[in-house]
Amino acid sequence: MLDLKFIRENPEEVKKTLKDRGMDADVDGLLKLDKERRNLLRKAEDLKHKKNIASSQIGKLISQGEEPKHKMAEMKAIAQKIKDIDKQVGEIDAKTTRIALLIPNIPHDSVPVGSDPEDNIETRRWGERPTFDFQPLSHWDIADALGIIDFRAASKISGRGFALYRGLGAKLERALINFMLDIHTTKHGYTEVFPPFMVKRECMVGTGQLPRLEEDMYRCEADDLFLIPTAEVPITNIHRGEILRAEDLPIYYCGYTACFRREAGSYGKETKGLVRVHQFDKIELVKFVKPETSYEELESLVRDAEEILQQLGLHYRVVNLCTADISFASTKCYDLEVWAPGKERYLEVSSCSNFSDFQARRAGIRYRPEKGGKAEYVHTLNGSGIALARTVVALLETYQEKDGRVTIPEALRPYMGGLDRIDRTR
RNA sequence: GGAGAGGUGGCCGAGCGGCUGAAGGCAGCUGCCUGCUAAGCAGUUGAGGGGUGAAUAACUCCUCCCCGGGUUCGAAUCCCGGCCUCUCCGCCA
Repeated sequence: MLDLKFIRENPEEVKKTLKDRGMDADVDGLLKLDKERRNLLRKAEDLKHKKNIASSQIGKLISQGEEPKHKMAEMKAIAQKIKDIDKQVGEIDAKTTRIALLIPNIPHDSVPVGSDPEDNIETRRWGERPTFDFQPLSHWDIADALGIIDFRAASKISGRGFALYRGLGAKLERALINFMLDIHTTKHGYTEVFPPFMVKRECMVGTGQLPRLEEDMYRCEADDLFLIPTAEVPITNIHRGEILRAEDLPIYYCGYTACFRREAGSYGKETKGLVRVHQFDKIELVKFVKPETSYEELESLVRDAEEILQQLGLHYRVVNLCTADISFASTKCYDLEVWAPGKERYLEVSSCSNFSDFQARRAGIRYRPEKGGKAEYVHTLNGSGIALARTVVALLETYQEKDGRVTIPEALRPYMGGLDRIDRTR
């Protein structure tokens, strides 16, 4: 959520943002409500001031043995009036925040203005597209032939959009998780956390998934808990409602979780294979930083995620997303897209974003600057480091061999018990 | 699931109808003092919002003692509902 004062003082910038992002929200309505609210507030405050003075006078008179009945009756009437005005203010407040929660963050100057993914800017590439002296297969054919992923069993168990890994497929998944976590914890300085996979509604509001995306979330109605769509939610909320110490910043967390997404409205897209599934594994990187450092921190976050792909020897590109494509809460966002030879296209495996103070304001995460003084909102960032399912797609398709087996990249072998190839699993 | 206890400022912790935005301690800040230890002395320090204002200066007002209602002229303090935490019992991977 943006600062209401900021919206009040910069309505044009907010409207420009909405336009650049191809979104809409009733900014003028918000400003009108805000004005109305302040008028009422002034009235209520005057009355409260009067009431406070009278109450203490009454207190004194009573202690002197008098009973100012007249005054008490008068105050009773004023108290009622105050209640009425406060109620109106409450209603306006609710309307105001309803609108404010739907206003997205202001993009950074370095974000290209654009209306669709065509306007995203590729900032760099790493590696090269692998070449084959045979027709490369898609990951589901490879996985099926090797018996390492059983989509049929998964859909019998849970319906479409799920995968069941078996044998070396399951081990590969586990190996990737450990491999990634080890790099981030030992080399990049992140603290590993293993958070709950279900969270309260207020957490989802805090990170910005709600109220906009309730449709996309799995919800356990009896307890009003949500299955997390990303570890960003529980990890960012670790410090919800806290004032952090300046010397503790920056704070880096990484964590593995499963992620759950309903993918409502995307039926018919990517129905086959691992590219779009309702449950997938992901390593997430989350940072809490001082405002003045957040854009440097974004760059290093991207590099931390990139290292995973580099060590796995997978060709990828980094894309600076345009205004239409960056997420609601972010000011700037880089996607990492890995090359999938079987599909002959790039797949998004990481989205690294700076949220500035947007999530921090919603979630109440502040810090006290060294020089003392007022607590300020921290900046939060996060990025996948990286998403597993699509990485498995790229891995299988990149390292497939003519005989159907798959070579295991060097860096991963220690995690696969020294194995250098995936052979057929029975 | 059953029975209790509790949620107060950055932290700990008193208060249990008006004198409390809140004692005391710790931490922080500012002076002073001291050439010995993360010592001593004094002062100071909560958050959000409104108004006046060029002001992130100053002044002033309102609100906030988990959240939401209620009682009362007046509530951190009493009553009701909710959320959360802890202890004991039960159940259980």
